[in-house]
Amino acid sequence: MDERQALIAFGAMSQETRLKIVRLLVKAGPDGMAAGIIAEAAGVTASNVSFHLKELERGGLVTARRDARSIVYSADYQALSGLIRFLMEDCCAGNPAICQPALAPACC
Amino acid sequence: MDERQALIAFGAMSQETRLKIVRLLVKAGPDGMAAGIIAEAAGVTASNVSFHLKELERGGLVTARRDARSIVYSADYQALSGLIRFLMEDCCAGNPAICQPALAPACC
DNA sequence: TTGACATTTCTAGGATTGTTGAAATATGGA
DNA sequence: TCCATATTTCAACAATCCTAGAAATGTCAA
Repeated sequence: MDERQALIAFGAMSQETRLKIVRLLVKAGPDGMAAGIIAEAAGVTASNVSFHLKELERGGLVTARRDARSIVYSADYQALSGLIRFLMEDCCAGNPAICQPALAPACC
Repeated sequence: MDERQALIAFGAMSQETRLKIVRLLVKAGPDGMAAGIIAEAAGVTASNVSFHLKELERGGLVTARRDARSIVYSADYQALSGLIRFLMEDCCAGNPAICQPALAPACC
């Protein structure tokens, strides 16, 4: 993940609807969810969910595939962990001791 | 870190100048850097750096203290690792196996 | 091929964010 | 106290982002 992607990804995660979508898709797992289902679950209009999904796609956080009439979105776990890694590198840079203890208990 | 803070923090990290500032402050360590020095290092005007520092402060990512005529900013490592933890929880939720291997090599 | 469904794209608006220079505030030294 | 320094706040404007509805696109089934 380069800086440009990270900026987009952070921007993608900084919006309430988009964060909600990411969470839904993470929970949904590799099967993903159709756009319409996501819209309903997030409580937004179809065109609005489409707008945000495109933004998430631009940030590389979700991927799309067509399944019959639906378009099914899934979270890209690699991108998410890439973003975490990016953050860890910035956080720990030159100060490993400070960051590491805080992370240990969170390890899934 | 609650969701509201996380949204602000992600927004804070999604802007080029602010990301640059966070990196500078992480590298600077607990001693921090005076606002003027940050402005110079980031290549922006004084009022602009002030604007962005306030945004970072709102997201809880930096703290400020006055030192004589200067105001010295430092990265808040706890907030940064809180943000990482927030991301990990969302990323791993229900799918620990997917996230963990990607993180192992990054552990500082 | 027609019609219904699922989604996206377009357009226009309002809302938020970013930038700049000028003025205001706070500090320390002469 | 008065001045220089360091920073913030203010005001105005430009740029970007968010939202909703309408129209367009793609898919399937009858």
